[in-house]
Amino acid sequence: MTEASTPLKTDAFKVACSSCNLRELCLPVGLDRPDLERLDALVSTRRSVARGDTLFRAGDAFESLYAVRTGFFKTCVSSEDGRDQVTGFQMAGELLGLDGISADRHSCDAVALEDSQVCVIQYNQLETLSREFTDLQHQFHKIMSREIVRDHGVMLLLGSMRAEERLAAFLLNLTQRLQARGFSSSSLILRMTREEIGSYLGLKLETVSRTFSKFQDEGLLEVKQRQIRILNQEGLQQLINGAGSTC
Amino acid sequence: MTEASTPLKTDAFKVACSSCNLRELCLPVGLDRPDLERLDALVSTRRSVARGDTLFRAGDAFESLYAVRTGFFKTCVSSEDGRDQVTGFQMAGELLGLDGISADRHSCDAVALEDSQVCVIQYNQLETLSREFTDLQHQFHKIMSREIVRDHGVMLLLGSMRAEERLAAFLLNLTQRLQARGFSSSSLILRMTREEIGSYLGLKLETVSRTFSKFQDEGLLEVKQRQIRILNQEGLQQLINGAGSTC
DNA sequence: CGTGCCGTTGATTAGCCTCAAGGAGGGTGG
DNA sequence: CCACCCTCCTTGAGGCTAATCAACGGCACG
Repeated sequence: MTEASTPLKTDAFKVACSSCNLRELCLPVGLDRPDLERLDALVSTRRSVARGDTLFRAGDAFESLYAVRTGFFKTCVSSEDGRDQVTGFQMAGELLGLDGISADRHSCDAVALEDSQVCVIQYNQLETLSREFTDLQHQFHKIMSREIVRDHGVMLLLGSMRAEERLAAFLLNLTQRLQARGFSSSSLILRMTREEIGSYLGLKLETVSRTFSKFQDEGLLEVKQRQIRILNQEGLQQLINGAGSTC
Repeated sequence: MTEASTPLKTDAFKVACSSCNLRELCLPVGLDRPDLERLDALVSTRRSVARGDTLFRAGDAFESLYAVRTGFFKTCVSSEDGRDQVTGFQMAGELLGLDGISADRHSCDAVALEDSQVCVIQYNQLETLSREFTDLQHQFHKIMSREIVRDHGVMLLLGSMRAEERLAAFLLNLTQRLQARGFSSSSLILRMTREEIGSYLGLKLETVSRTFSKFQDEGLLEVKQRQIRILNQEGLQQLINGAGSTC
């Protein structure tokens, strides 16, 4: 079980943060030119992960963080009794593996939902480098903190929202992140199954499916399997903010 | 609303991490003697927070982290429409304020549930100092990562557990943390209301109350208002791990 | 000795889950 | 190229869990 964690397919060629088109979204945010070039030394290799394969598993030794370069991931935790929970979906520019720092061992699985590439960031090198320059240190802390804030948002969602609100919030969050990456804000293709969405949102897949259908009936969405077109963004937003606040 | 965040009651006297009895639980974990003494310079002041007062509020400018010295806190986030979610309960040795790093502004409220004292850790000084010595840097990262892992655990709870399982998990987590601080593992006094427990667990206060009563009927607990005695710890544990796994 | 907050308990309801059946799409092998 | 299979998705019927609404008891505090 805890043995060889998927064959490492480490591509030999280098990738430079300084010339990466994700540098405004990823770890290098806010770094100036000279710092950026020093970061290139840190992010030395790329790794490809085929759809369905795991980047790391709970229990694996922690050595590196991973920045998604292309593709799409989910992370999930599971309890001893086999309960499973998707804790997040990660797209280009987002960091994977922060959970591993706490115990030098990953505490969740990271699975590619489509063929993907990640930049491998040796964690001990990151610590070393961030001792040398402030901006990188600060940026890294911000990223960890942002993950905490995001998690709190998910708790709010799971703890106090109803099914429709959860799905609406989920879709709006997805489109917002896609928009920041230059994609359409009204049309998207889901990379995950209904069951994975349900796990993330604390719902069963049937409920997710029904809620999609309901949104479609109400003219909020057009749903064709995994192709989603948002017809009424404000309508979705209103679902979240005070369902019936006409006062 | 966003004006003066509760009158600062900064006690003038210093407190030394190097002589603090929480140093095995708090930020200084794993630091050796010389490092510890340098940390004393960082943690310069203590602040008292009366029961019911806020340590910081969402929207407040972020400047410091806080280590709970004595007392008990809750943190909660709220959405625009007034929905409210308790995201955690913090006791002695635990850090508050990590959410603020991401946007230089706190994103949740921290409220004292009993008269409390915190150590004030100037964040920019912490960054400076952790650039100078590795162990502090590493320890700080571990603490942030641990918070992320904890949050994932809460997501699992909120996303996939039933009321009884949630409350059982909550009680076991509390007693475990109390035990690590030298308190009894079988007897505790809740610092929070049923409503706050409910908010944290994604349940209504009536459900929390009913579940307490049920546990009492089943002989798992003795419940007298906020005084809880655990009569059958294994029974609670079994509730979480595979409710009915006799196979 | 009131007053207000907190907790308990009951009756009813709503929302989501469970179980079940069937359809659509994509990939594979004949 | 088609038949087949498998996975994923949709939809319906019925049941269960937890929410809601409501009333009351107890404790702390002024």
